[in-house]
Amino acid sequence: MSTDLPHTPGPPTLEDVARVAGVSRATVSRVINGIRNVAPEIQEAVHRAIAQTGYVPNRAARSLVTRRTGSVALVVSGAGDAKGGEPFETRVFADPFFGRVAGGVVGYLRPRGIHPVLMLADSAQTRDDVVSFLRQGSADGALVVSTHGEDPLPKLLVDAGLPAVLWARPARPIPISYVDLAHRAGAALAADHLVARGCRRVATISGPFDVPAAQDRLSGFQEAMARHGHPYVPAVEGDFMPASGEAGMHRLMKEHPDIDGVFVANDLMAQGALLALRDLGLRVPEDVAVIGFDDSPAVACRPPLTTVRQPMEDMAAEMARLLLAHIADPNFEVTSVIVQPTLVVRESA
Amino acid sequence: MSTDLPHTPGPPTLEDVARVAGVSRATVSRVINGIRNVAPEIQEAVHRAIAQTGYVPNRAARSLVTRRTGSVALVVSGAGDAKGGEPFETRVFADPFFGRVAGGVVGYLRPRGIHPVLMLADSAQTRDDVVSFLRQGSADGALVVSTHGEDPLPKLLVDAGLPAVLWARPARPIPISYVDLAHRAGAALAADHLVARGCRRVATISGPFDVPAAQDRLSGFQEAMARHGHPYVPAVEGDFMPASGEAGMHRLMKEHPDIDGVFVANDLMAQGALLALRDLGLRVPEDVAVIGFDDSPAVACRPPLTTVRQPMEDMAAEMARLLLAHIADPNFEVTSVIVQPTLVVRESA
DNA sequence: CCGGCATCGGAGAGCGCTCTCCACCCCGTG
DNA sequence: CACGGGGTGGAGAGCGCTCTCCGATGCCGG
Repeated sequence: MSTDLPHTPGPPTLEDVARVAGVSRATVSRVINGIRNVAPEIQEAVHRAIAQTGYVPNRAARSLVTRRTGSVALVVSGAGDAKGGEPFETRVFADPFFGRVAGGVVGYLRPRGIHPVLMLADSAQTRDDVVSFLRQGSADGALVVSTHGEDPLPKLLVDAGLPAVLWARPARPIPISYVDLAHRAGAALAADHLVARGCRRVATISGPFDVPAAQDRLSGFQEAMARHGHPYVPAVEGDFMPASGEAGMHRLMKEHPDIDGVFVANDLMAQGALLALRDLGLRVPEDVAVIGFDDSPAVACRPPLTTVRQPMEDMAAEMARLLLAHIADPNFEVTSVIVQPTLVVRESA
Repeated sequence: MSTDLPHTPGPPTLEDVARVAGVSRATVSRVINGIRNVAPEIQEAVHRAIAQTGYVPNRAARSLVTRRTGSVALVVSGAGDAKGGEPFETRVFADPFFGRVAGGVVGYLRPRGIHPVLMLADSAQTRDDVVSFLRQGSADGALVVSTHGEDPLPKLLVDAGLPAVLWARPARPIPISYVDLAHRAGAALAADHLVARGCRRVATISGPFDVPAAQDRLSGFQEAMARHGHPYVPAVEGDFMPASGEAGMHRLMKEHPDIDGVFVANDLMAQGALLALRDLGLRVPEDVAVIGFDDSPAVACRPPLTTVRQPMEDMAAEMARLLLAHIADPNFEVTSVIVQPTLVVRESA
């Protein structure tokens, strides 16, 4: 029960541990970082000293010399001035999409001891903040989820030479790694299924036209239907929120009362569409079959939704994997990973 | 168009800026931090030099001396080994509750230039990680959201003398600041409303009994009903997820077919309950009135849900405010803030 | 028995910043 | 005209860590 605690005030430092262990700072550093060989008995002594002093390495000091922080920025980038009302942060986090991406990222990063820093970029100012944040070495790289295609942030990051990986292909090609879904293939899956179950008059509720993924789902669906001999597919535009799905469905049924199948560009809108159909006294799938997109676990529908599954968690983990690769090796080649969707058949179609 | 860029390699440092501006490091530092008076023309020169060199202060170096990082940990703490299936990160982020808290935290912190680091603590190991993370100065404090009452993390934080603020009162009293809702008052609001609209046979679907908030909502409801002359209120336990609300409602109606009003401990379960009622061919609110809890914007119900509003965003912002106060002043007194809920009347009751 | 080569611990120089002194200058005052 | 004091800039000492040298030691072959 000796009292050889550090004589210095404040938290114990390497120096303190070294003194207690009777070795030099360098040696303690070596055993902590497992670099080079250190005699077993000395390692032992050092570990005892660490336990005794309750030492924890200071991250600022370490990253000052290693130029690594062990954290990455997880940034959600979009336009704050969009359709008014809710502030950006509220809209972002209310979207189950973000939650799934965050979950996937955390799932991959956590076992590796690295933590994501949450950032929102919805204006020129905040985009610059993100770039500064990385430049000042607060994070080693960025995972960027853009809510619309023309986001300027990716280019800023590339120009600054900062490691970054995107969710989804950027609207205009820039040399940056990204992970995306084969949206057209997913939409085709839906078209095939609708046709196979005998639908003769199908329509679609698409996402916002300025979102590339929405475009791809729409055109992919139209093309697939064309291949099945349906060159014209009624379409209305939604905004990925339930209310727009409900409104869109109402409009579709009003303009084309004979519709017997609908492909909705995401599950949230599909949920709204189901509500609308119910209001209209139409049975699903008997009268109208409905297929959603994403396979959001949070979306509970009646009847259970048939949907195109987007493995967001896996995709997010893949983003994290790519980012770490870029950080570890600055010359790591720009890579794009395209993930294949699958159709999950439940009851709505 | 001079080329007096820094002669040194790598990103520009204070030294470089000082050289370009023709002043000392100390002066540049003073200008940047706005500390003490600096002659206007020198300030001007420094700003020009900063712009010219593209200087960004190095955060590691700064926090090495200031012992401040400008970031806080946002930790979600719970039990990973709970009802199997989904990993913890998936469950956490799928819950709209988390999103709203995160939104509120970010909304408050962002204008202040500080960013939250996302952490999950679902085991002894990961709890220690959180403590280490703070001890090694990676963040200045922690905002802790526990998913169950007996979470050991708050005590670990207190024992380590780390600044932290909790979401919700801890199960056993410990000297730590927290922000909570007046759950009992909220439940009473629901009881009063149900009674006022003429319900004579009311029941409740509660949250998990090991969550203090769920207990409070349940007992608060029971007590309020007792005051209205209904000493016995049928209750079933749910887990805050839609499926359990659906199952609970079915059980309730089976055991007490005459029920005409239900208080459901959160909106997600209320959504499930509505589904169940619809399956049973019961009209809401004519046959059975339903009141939820939380007022989650993400929950779209048919009919629109009457619910007890919990201003989560404001509460989260308040947590952040308290944490910053604790960080700024280590002697800041432990404080608990209790927020009053309100009843939002829509159509379901 | 000695030289050469691994092996392994220590010394010390920074990493980029803040902040305490200290020196200096320019007032006003006696 | 000397002196004190407020205001301003510079010098320099760290903050706690990593990592490159270097030197000491032990072991091998010649």
